[in-house]
Amino acid sequence: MDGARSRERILDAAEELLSERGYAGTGIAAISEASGLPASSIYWHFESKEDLTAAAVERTTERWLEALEASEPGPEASSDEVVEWISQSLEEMGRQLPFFMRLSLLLGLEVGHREPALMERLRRGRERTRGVIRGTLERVLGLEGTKVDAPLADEIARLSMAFSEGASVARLFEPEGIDLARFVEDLATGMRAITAARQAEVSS
Amino acid sequence: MDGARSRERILDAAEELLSERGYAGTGIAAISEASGLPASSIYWHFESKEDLTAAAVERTTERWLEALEASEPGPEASSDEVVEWISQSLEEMGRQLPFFMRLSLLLGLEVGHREPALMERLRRGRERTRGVIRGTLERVLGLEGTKVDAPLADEIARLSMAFSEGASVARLFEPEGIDLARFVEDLATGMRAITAARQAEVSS
DNA sequence: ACGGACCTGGAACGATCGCTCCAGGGTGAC
DNA sequence: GTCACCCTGGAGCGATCGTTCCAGGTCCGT
Repeated sequence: MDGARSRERILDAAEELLSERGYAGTGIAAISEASGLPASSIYWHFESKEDLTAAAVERTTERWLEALEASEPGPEASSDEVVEWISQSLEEMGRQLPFFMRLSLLLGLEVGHREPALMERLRRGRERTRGVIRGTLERVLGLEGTKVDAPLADEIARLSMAFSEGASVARLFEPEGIDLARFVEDLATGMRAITAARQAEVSS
Repeated sequence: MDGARSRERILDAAEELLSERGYAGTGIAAISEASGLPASSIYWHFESKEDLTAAAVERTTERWLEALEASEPGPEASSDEVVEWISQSLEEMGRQLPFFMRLSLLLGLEVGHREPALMERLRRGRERTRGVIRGTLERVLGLEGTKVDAPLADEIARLSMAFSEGASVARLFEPEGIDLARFVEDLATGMRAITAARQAEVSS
């Protein structure tokens, strides 16, 4: 009866199952059971499994970026506040790991090379995430009295993302392996050192 | 006729397909076609798809660790040589990404939580990798005149792995996104800074 | 030459895959 | 009341899934 609500329920189920079992491992029957709606309803709302997957990725990405941007520190934020922000983002990432990160990683690895459109979607999500991080870094590193040009800010943002994502993967295999608070400190220390080294290199 | 050779061909095909399409995405028929052997031969050599997967993971992990240990710098290596070693290991990792890293990530994400035995196998491979890195770090950081205790070396090894793995994931989405040589420099810079900061913290 | 161990070829099993079809219930406009 | 539209229920399509069975080929020791 309520089509919009049904669509959301299907997306909820798809998001959860896809991020847990991957594309090939998630059957329409499983999504049907998890959402409580028959397969025909799924195919009324979505063209195909591929289409449903794309919609789930889209929604998950949008939610993740919303949460990320909402927590973004203001333009007057201190360096410590940014460290705090990164920490919170990572926790948010940790909470959304079954949805955003697992979905990106799993689908990117599994079907990325076979479905360029899906891969492009995932890539854009990553780019936008990097954009948010870069923007904050530029403002904050600028506030500290050092001049950071755009390419360097982009590189540091890339490295920060890689570092964080690697930590999330490590936590997947060993949930107790990485202390998140310590990790964020180390991330800040490392990125500051790399920024300093790169700037010294340019000016010499 | 030559059973041992057939077994290897099946493992080759399984390794390639599993690391590319994941567990659920790889059918016995596909492995049969890629190896040139009928399904019955696969089931003569292996009990089940699960058993074959475990064997493929085992062999890939062993090969990766062999390559890693073979390239390990000697006990007299300088800091620069270690950086060089890490760089080569990453390139090796890059070359073996479709086999070792993709396999670990994909299977860990996809079926890890459903198959604890497989997950344990993957975890052990990661632990041994970390052990090799930690051993080298201990020796090298020791040579630099600083005293590094075991827990710190372990933490730095964890962070190095996370950083490297994150970079590999980033390269999956954007192959041109990360300059490997620059990345290794940044890795060294960052880890040195983190080590120094952690040591200062302890001695204060 | 012969028995036996090792391995392959191909057919076939029930279950599940993504997907389609269509009858019919629910709801709002008129 | 009834018509049109939106959505659901369930049966069922051909294809593929993991797996099994077994006849028969190849190779070795004797």
